[in-house]
Amino acid sequence: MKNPIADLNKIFDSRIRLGVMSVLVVNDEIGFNDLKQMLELTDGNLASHLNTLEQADFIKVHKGFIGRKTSTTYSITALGKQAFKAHLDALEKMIRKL
Amino acid sequence: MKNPIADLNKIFDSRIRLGVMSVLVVNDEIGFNDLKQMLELTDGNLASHLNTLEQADFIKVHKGFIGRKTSTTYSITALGKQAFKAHLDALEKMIRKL
DNA sequence: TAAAAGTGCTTTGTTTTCCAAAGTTAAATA
DNA sequence: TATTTAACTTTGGAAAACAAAGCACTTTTA
Repeated sequence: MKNPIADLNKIFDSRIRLGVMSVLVVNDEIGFNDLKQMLELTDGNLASHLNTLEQADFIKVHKGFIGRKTSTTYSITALGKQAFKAHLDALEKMIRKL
Repeated sequence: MKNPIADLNKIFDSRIRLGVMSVLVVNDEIGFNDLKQMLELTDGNLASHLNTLEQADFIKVHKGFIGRKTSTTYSITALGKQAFKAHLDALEKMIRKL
């Protein structure tokens, strides 16, 4: 029998990063505070996970304004989409036996 | 929007424990060494993850013999099945939006 | 206009988790 | 009797996660 976990992406072992990606797959853009509230995280914790995803080129940051307020939003990259899909495929393969 | 990761089970954040469970769902019993080879782990590492799963009452240990050789096998418990299924349901719900 | 509050971080320090390597015990085989 | 195998336990170090505090900047409020 083949190693069932070999194809899982280590970046997505984290529930938080998994959550961020799952949100970004269906939302073109999402703001820092929306994510923070949705995932119930402290700023520091969220920022560090976002940083990990950005380092991997899985998400992109956009700094802009809403009216006159600063606003940072995040979106998924093509690479991110691909990696996330591959991870889900690996997960599914692992449990499709059910 | 609701927190998409709140229903994930922390025990299954670990790819290894996830792998063990996915194997045990389809195999009534599996031996320590089979698991070790399948998941490509050191004994200590595997033993500690198995211990975590046993503490949670998600798996059961059977110590016996094959012929005159000692043999330890593991099986999933009812609680384990239930918890694993709940985790998969949470995962699916999180990504069904796709 | 001074104080308060919000945004989005970075830094700091602690706790938790992970993991390999070595040590252990008991039985089996050479 | 020496070595090997099975299944751990212990040890120790590295990595990851996380909360809390600090910070720079802007905007709103009193």
